Amino acid sequence: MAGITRYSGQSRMLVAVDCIIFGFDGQSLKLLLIKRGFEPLKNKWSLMGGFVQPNEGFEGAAARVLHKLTGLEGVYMEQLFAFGAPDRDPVERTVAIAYFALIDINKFQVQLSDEYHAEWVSLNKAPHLILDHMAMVKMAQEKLRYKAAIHPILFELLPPKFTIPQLQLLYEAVYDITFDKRNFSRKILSTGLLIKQKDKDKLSSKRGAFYFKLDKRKYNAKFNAFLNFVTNPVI
Amino acid sequence: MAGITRYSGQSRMLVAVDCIIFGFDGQSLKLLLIKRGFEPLKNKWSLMGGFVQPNEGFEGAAARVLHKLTGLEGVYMEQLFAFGAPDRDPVERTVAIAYFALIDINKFQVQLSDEYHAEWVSLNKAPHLILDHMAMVKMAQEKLRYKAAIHPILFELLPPKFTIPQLQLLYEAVYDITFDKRNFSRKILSTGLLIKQKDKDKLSSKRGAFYFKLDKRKYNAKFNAFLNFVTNPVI
DNA sequence: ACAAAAGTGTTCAAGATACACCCATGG
DNA sequence: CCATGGGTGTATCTTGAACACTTTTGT
Repeated sequence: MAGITRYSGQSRMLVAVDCIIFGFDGQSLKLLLIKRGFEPLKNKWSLMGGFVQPNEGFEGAAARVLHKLTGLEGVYMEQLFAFGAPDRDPVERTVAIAYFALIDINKFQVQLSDEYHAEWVSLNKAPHLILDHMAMVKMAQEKLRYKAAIHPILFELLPPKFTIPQLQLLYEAVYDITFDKRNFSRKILSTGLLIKQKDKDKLSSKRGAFYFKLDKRKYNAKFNAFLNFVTNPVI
Repeated sequence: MAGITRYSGQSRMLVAVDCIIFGFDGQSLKLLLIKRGFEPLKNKWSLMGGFVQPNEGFEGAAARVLHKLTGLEGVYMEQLFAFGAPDRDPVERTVAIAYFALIDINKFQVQLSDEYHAEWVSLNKAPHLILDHMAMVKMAQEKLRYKAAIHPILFELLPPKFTIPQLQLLYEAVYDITFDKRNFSRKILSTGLLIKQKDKDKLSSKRGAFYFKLDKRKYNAKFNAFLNFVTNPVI
């Protein structure tokens, strides 16, 4: 029984993680891209990625890669999809586990572009990307829309304190439609997820808009509220 | 530039697909399991799986594996998650791309258990499974519930002709609750996805229940209706 | 005083839930 | 003729959509 150290006759492959990193600048959704640092396709636009090391899992690898680029930890991150077409990498068979991340765009800016020539680009105006990275981005965008319609994940793209108009701009950017502000505000507040602050953001209007913070407790509790929502499901 | 044939200094891993195969026997949700055919852990309960071959992608590998076990093609199948913990396989580093499949349990029965000692087991009473296969099953069950609340995927578990009471039993099995049959029927029919047949199923009642078929055209069109449903999303 | 964005309330329509009776048939 | 499961309708409530005016304040 014991003593087997290899499965024989099977071929082994490289395994990489690639990160689709979203940010929101107040106007439109952004994507964090880098210029690839090695051949082939060196200096071409690419997602940030890296090979999975022998001692790490996928989440660990993705977090490491994200940290290396942004300096951030504890970022919202989610496995998107595993890409494995035999010819997706021209060099050798490489499978990619794609993760998408939502970050507060203000949280780093600083160390940007140093080592990797990273840049935020508008999701609409993304340049040509290497390999199947564009397909990853498309899928990530779809999943973001899908998921944000059900779960309160878009808060991950905002700073700790934000206003309702800011939040509305974010939702409008994600779905590329406009919302009625009265209905939007009522709906958002009815979730009970927001705590009104005493101070205002005076940058985007004379009157100023009240800041809100996320109620972390309720956020964690209600994140899957959707599932309790199953009284009479069906379509 | 050209001529690179390997990425140097990286370690390569085995890549496998594992299939979580669901069926419905009219009473409860079932899982199709096999007894593993090779060492180590030979003859232990396991999901059906196989290594990804050099010339195939993940979908191809999963379809091949499923076909080998069931003889079926064109089955509903969806990538669930990539599992990559460094120690998930005691023999050597192996990453697993898990797929879940929904099949009409009647469609094969026949060749069952020949080569693989396959068996349908109730989801509740599943035996201990090797490696992290139980975690895969749990996740698949969650995703099934999640997705079936939004998309009409459960039809994939039924034969081409089915009755409303059968469908209701299926939903009740998936969510482990009971529905009011009047509301259930109205809701289901209001989707416009079902076409009433002239004949009845007389097996489970004296009066008989009308058969329905899925309107494939509308099924494909409305599968993502959820996304059109985004007029005013938010949570 | 006025421009510009924030904030708020009401009406109406649609969808969801709760609930009870009659129907068809095989035995 | 009766037991069993199939099939349908109505009243009520909740939720979402449409829609317009007042408030604040910097200039």
